[in-house]
Amino acid sequence: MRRKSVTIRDVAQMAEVSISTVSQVLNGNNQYVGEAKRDRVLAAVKALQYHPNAIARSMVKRRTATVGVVVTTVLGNLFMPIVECIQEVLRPLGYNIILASTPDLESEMQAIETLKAQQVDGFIFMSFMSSHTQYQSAHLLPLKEEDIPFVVINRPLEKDYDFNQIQFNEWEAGYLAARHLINLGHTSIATISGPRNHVPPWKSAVDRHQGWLEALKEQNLEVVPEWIGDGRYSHEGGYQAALQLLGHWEQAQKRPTAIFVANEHMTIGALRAFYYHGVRVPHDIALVTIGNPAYAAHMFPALTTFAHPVKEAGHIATRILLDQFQSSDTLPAQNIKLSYQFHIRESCGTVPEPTSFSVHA
Amino acid sequence: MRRKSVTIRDVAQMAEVSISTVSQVLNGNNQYVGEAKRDRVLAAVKALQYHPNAIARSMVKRRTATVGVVVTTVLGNLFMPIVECIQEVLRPLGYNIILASTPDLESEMQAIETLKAQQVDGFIFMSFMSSHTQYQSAHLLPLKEEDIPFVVINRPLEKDYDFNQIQFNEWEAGYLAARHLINLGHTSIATISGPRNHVPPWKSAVDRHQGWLEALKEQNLEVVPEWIGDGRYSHEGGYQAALQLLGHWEQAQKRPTAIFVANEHMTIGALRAFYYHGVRVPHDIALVTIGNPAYAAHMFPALTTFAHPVKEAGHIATRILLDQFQSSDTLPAQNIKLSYQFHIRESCGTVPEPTSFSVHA
DNA sequence: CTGTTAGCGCCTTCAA
DNA sequence: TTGAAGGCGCTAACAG
Repeated sequence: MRRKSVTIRDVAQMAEVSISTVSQVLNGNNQYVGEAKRDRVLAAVKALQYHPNAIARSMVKRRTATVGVVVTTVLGNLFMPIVECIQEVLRPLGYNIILASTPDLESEMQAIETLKAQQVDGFIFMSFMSSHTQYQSAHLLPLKEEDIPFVVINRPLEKDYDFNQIQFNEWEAGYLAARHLINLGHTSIATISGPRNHVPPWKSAVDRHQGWLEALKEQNLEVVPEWIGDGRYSHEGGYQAALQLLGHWEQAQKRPTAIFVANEHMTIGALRAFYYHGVRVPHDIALVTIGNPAYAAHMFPALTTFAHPVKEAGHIATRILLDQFQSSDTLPAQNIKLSYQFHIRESCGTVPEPTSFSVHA
Repeated sequence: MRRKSVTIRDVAQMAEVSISTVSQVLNGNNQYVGEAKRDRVLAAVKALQYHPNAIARSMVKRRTATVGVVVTTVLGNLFMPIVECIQEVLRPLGYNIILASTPDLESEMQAIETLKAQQVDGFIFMSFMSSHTQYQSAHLLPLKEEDIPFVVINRPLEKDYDFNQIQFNEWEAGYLAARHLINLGHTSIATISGPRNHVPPWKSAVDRHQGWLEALKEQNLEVVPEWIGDGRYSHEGGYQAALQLLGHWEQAQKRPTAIFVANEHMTIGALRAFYYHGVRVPHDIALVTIGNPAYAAHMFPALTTFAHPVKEAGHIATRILLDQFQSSDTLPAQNIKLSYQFHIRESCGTVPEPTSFSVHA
């Protein structure tokens, strides 16, 4: 007896009214229904434990109250927090999220087809930012043509595309990170960047690095090639890059007193390298990074970092989508760039660390 | 012209066949369709860019090829990796996932209703393991009665309930963690547990701790009350617990040479406390923990840890669901307990750390 | 082999 | 104010 399925007909029968009356009551069109009948309907609904079939309703209303969320991966601490924020907005409104994680372009296209077939009311895309991706957004064009609302978060697109997009101000984060270090009095500042040298290079890595560079140049600070590493945004890459830096450090007369590490993974790697070489952060080298994982405030030292504005990103994206749902005609595409949020903690030397390095053991 | 919607009728018309023929072709029932007509249909499908409306299909087939995944939170590094594994299995089969993150029982019940209305074919539940939750699983009973397949991961349930459930062997992990330390020669072993003292206590915290305790007792090792902290599974809790341990350490004549920390967050906190008190891991104290975040292998020291068998959990859960979908009659509920996977790294002292503590700066 | 027909469960005119 | 009827897009008998 799988899915006994109480239908609107059962309710109508029990309440001894017509099915359209039941429908009226359930959809709040009470105006045209008499008290008595409405009560009978409601009673029948309770008694039968009736729950309208959303699929059938979608069928006739031509909207499903679901949005497709397509992400490159569910791992990492960026996308899912945003999804959480999206849910926060959507759930109270009765919307559901169909999640698709699509590592490559092909599966993304595939997912779009599936979700379109599922008649999702709109899409939110979130992906990593290889600058190459800008050439890979053509498959979103059909959505635009079919007038299916969608928002793209964190993907570099040609302005011409005229999609709704939300980006993070990578350049600014790099610039401000360096500025903070400079304001603290540092004049020799190293960096471990993301995959700038990857083919294709990652746009966020390039932008963050340009920001850092700009800040240094602005102050006429020396840019030492050996102090620039490429950590490929990974733990291991950050570790290796820091090791190289330490190598140069050992044999050179000059050494940096501060470093900008372009994401949290590389920071872990760099801290590991520093730790095992007796280089203390921030005492020997001050550190600022980007990305705000849960452990950032609890590391040793606690990480001074620029955090993705996840709440804003999620809320704004959802808002844009909902506005489109409401409005009958096509709204102009929005192009939003959000600033990172700065959290000053211990790693840059601004906030004192909890205790001294004395050994009690 | 939102949703122009090419329908099966349009295809039929263009191909000059009946709609049922189109349907046949699209559903692979080629047996009854002539070559010529089939080709005409296929051509029309291409030309019109026809994509069947999955909603309409669901309506008549009474299955949606979607499963509802209900999680306590999308944050943390346990649930989403499992969701990834679930997707891996489901996507190739054309199934979609509707994700609902429901922090409390009320919203979970709400989500179940919504997803039932959406006619999901089945559910996968994943939640944190307050032992209290066992009294809160009554709301799953209706699913059972309605014969909607579902699997519960990581939630303690009364055996009587007879649900499909997948659990992690918490006790074993605690036990084996302690055993590993003991086998390494340690005889004085501390622990920072999860919220055992919380009301209600967390089952996983209790179980892990019991495992640890059992291993010590088995070997007649002393269980020192001051060496047992409650870190509430949080970064800060782990930090505080470690601080207390260090306090006792300073004034006592005895001190532990090893510690079992019951999850990764508390480990970060504990490492922070140790770091700022000059206590080196594993040199001064060996550490084993549970949970395998991406950074575990890149910490300083790299974490020796018991990892959740996420792949198994995801695959098995999905398998169970799919089997139910296939079978017409109700399958017996499965009760599966999975072992953690042990990763030996540096924090327990087994694997040598990369370099000495020499200071070059 | 192919076309006609009757729904799936619900909403929504349109009469009554 | 209420009920009857006609789809939404598709599938699945059932006739031809």
